[in-house]
Amino acid sequence: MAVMRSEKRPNTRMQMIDIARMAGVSVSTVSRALAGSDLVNDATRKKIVDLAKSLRFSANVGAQNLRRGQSQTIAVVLPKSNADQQPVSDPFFISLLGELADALTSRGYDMLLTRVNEDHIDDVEGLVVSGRALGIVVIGQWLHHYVLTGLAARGVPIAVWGATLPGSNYFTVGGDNRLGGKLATEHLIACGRRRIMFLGDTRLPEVALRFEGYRDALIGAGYLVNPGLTAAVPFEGKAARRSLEDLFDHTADFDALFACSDLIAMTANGLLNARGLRVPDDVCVVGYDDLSLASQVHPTLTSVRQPLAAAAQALVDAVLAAREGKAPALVVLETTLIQRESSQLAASGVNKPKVAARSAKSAKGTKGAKR
Amino acid sequence: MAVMRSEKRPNTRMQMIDIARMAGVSVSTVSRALAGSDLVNDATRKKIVDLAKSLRFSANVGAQNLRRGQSQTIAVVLPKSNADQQPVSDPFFISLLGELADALTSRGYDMLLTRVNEDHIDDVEGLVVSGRALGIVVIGQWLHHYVLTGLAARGVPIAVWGATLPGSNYFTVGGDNRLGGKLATEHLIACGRRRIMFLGDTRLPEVALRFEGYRDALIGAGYLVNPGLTAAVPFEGKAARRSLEDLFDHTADFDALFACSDLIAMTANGLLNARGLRVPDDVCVVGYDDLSLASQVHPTLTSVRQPLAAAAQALVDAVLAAREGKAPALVVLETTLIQRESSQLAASGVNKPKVAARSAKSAKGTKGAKR
DNA sequence: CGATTTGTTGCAAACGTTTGCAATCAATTT
DNA sequence: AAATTGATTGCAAACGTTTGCAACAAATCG
Repeated sequence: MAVMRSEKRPNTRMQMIDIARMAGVSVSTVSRALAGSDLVNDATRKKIVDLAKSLRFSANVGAQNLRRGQSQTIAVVLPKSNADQQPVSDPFFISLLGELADALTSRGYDMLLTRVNEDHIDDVEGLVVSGRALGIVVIGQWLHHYVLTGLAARGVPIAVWGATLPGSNYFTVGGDNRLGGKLATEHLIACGRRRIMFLGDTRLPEVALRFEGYRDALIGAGYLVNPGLTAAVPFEGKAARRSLEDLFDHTADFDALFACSDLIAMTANGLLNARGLRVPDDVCVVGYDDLSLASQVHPTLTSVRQPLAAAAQALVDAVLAAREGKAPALVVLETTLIQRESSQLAASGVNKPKVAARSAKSAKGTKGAKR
Repeated sequence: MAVMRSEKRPNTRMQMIDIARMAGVSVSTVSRALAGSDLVNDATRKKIVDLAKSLRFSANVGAQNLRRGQSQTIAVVLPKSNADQQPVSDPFFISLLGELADALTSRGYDMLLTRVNEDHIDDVEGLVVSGRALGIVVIGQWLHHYVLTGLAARGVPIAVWGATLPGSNYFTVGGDNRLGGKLATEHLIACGRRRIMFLGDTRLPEVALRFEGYRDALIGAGYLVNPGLTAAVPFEGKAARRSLEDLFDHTADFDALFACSDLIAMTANGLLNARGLRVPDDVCVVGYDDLSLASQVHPTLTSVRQPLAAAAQALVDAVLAAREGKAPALVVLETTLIQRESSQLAASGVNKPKVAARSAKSAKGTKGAKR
């Protein structure tokens, strides 16, 4: 009679050896059966798989990773500015997070979410070195370009959402910020506006590019770029509001606003309203990101859309490519202007399309998209 | 001369044995040194730690977990309704997510984010069984009470954000929904409103409780509860907007709205505005959740605040307690009304505090909060 | 009918840590 | 001086998988 050693210890967790005993086979066979290997007899496999399912067995991932020498996890890093210890402020990033979760899950990867102080971004290298994650997606490039460059140089597979700067040594996915700025501004010009204010902090690479587009459009239309019509409004809520209040107290000489986020646009909207200025009659407003909220506020907000689902897919593609040692690429996503009530065309005869769109460079990132 | 076998294979990853060789000690000593054990000589430890740091070494977590028989990861599950395949819609949940990431990180846990279809919630058990996570935080109880009950019964450590229903067999953290509904409604009554409309889908446990509070307040003030003044507006953006449009087309007989989310409130706001109804003069509006956006729109939105940071801390506490096999508890968080422009007091002599607050039952969850 | 092939299984060695135990050596005690 | 103590260190056995290799039986071939 074989010794029943199932009660060895209060070993609560079930493992392959238990399944193996119950099925009367060896662990090897169980392992192979659960992996779907065709090295094992169909009947045996079915028996084992059924058994495992009915017992809700799931193999220990740590051991698997250890043996296989790789994990199926991708870390998503959300830098936290230590100036304002705010929780994630921008709904845009949050939505991107959701899309990333979906994209990763549907491809069989686990998603490890990490918040990291912006002056400790280096720490994320540990996530890869320790085998916890096979690569890293960084949301929000902000001011950390040099840190990211360092990480990439040391061979950490990273993919970054942000401005697609040529010459960067890491994978980048982003909208066409310059085009976005241009589309928005051209639209405002087409609305008959001439004193178009730019709201955004141009120290951020993405915003800087949008500003270039803004300038391009103005110059293209034969207008001057008035430095007095630029305000470095921060992205974050409270600070943004203060900044805008201050701005509107001192300046009133504008007939349109181009805000670098919908959040800023909506706040501006509210403040203008409170000051008796009507949108879009007195001031046209265009935002950026096309949050789902943009179509629900009043007046509904004209905005530059960045395709989130495609962005998530592209980021996953990119980090996987990075891990395979491929040369870093820039993925520029389709960037379109969505016109709504907050900006009104002056005349009807203007030959602008209702939705101005132009896809840019590469788009292989959307290949595997499920929806 | 010892054989240098460092070039055994293109074994890219550094491990303890490499550090050990360089320091001239055994792996055991390296392991102990990096763990900060005082079994190792101070000088030796310092040498090893410095070496590891300069080489950016980080021990393989899979192996650690395997050996230790436990992981330092907590899974956060975001159920995805398969009706509307929408990405995470509600900014409230998203913000909670951010807070959770912070709370977990600061306590040394990794956060595994998983989106799961609402009819496959059972799958999350695999996360624990496979040793990937030591426990699960579920965001959004919705209609899944029975599934969660099953999980808990099978010994899966879970903590849920949602309605705190007595008799549940799993840990729950939530606001005091009944009180929230009551505070909001009492405030609207104090504003001199009598035809107060309730917007929310009472099939959801949380909303049902808020409705009870709404009813309590009305009855307490000697008013009747008019079934015609209740509308099952869904939480999700698009559907919410359609539902509200439909509602306002058929009903106009109200002078106040109590919406079960700020999102609904803000959308309603916009629609009312478009129909020429002024907020708060014609219609007072109160929302729920106190999104950061609530203080930035125009008019700023009166809302019932649920303390997010405390919620996150409490959820982490709860899932850890669950893992230790403690008896499930309900944590009810402080729930307060934040008055803003969208609702105006009728008279000034009313003896209502500017911020009506009342903390409820337990609050041990906030003990470890850092901010 | 012996030899070879094919299909199915088990054995045992990794994977990179942690940790109980034993070993070593210097310092202290008797 | 022998014996005891205490502080450091190394050895080797886990932890739960996967997988190359060998073993075996049944089926096919010459």
